[in-house]
Amino acid sequence: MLQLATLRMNPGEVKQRLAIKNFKDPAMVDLIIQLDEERRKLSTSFDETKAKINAASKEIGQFMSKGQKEEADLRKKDVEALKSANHPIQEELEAVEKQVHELLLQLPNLPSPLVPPGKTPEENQEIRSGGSKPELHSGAVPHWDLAKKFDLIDFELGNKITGSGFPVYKGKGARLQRALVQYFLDYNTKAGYTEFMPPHLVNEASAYGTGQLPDKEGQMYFVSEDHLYLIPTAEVPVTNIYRDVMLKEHELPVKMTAYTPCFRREAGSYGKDVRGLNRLHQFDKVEIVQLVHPDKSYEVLEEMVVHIEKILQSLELPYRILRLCGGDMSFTSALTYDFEVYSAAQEKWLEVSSVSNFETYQSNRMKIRFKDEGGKSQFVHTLNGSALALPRILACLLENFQNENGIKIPVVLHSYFGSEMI
RNA sequence: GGUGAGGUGGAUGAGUGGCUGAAAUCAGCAGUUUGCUAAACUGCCGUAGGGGUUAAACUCUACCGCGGGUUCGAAUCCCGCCCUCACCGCCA
Repeated sequence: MLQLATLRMNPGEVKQRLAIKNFKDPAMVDLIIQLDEERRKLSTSFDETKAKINAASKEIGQFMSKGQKEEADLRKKDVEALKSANHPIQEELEAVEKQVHELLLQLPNLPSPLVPPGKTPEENQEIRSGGSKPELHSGAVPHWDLAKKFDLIDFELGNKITGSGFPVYKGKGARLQRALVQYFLDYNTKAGYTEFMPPHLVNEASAYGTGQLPDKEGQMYFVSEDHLYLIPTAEVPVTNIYRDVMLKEHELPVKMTAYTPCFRREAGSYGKDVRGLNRLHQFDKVEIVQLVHPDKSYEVLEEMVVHIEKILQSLELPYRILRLCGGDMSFTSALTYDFEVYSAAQEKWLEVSSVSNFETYQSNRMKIRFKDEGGKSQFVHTLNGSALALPRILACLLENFQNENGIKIPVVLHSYFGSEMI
């Protein structure tokens, strides 16, 4: 959620930046500012009357203790009058406050100045790329065929047990998943991230905190009996660890990593994009999250990009890094880099990570603050990224490293996987 | 799921209708003392929103799990919800 002060100080700039995100209703900014002004007027008026009521109540207490009942009764009449005068003001104040809050929730985060304009994924900027596309042998096939041939993943079985989008990993397929999770967690903890195993279901407050609600309500699985959401990413439980926490400046940065399954309804997607491992309802992901000093967040974002890039290099996969344009970014992000890996048999790029700086958008909602040197409380900046999402990595590993003899496993995974070939 | 107890500031914990935004202790911060460390002493030490100020000072309001209610007045009484702990039941 944007801070009101930001809107108040620079309404013009806010509108300009919202336009880059293709926000359709810039007048909302003026409306919020206007309502806030009204809110403050009402608040002042309400507080003044309330102060009078409080003073009178105190006097009544004094009169009563002295046994001056008539005096007390007179003051009671005053209080009654003040209260009935204040009542409509209170109602109006509450209504305006609620309205401001609700409107504020509807504003997306402001894009950083680095964000390129644009509406579609085609307008994302390629920052750099690495690795090289492999030359596949003549019998090369997509990963879903490889999964069947080597008995690694059973999509039909998942269909039977649960439904489409819930594959069953089996034998070496399951082992490779576990190897990747371990490798990623080790890689992240070596870089100073503390490992967590958070709950896989979260309450409403947590889902609001990171911004999944109200924006992506329909994307999450919901357990209505207990009013809990299945997490769409570890970002939700992990960032909420620090909800309502006042940090000390020296405790920053907070670096956390977690492996969790992720659950997404992916309502409304079908077709070839969802074939095999390309898009699932349940998948595994290792996430990294940082809470940092506002002055450091863009530096840290670059660090996280390099961190993820190096994992991809270590896996010997061809990748490219994209800076997302305004139209392709998420609601809550100020700047996002997507990582895509080349899936050689499908001949297409697959997104395997997304790293974002949310600035104070999430911390404002979650009240994650720190005390600066002057003793003032400030919101931290939150950042997170996938390091990494498993299914598409697995798809690329299978496709890119297939040869006449089987599937080669990257060196860094040998000790985790227990062998060099499938 | 049942029964009982309880949720107060960073922590412990007092507080059953007005003088309590909240005792006391500990931790923390600043200072005095001290050869150093330790100890002792003094002061400060919640959050948010208004007003005010160049900035402060100052001042008002709200907050003692959350939401309602009673009352001139609620941390304190009443109702609902949530959570924690203990015991029982069930169970990986």
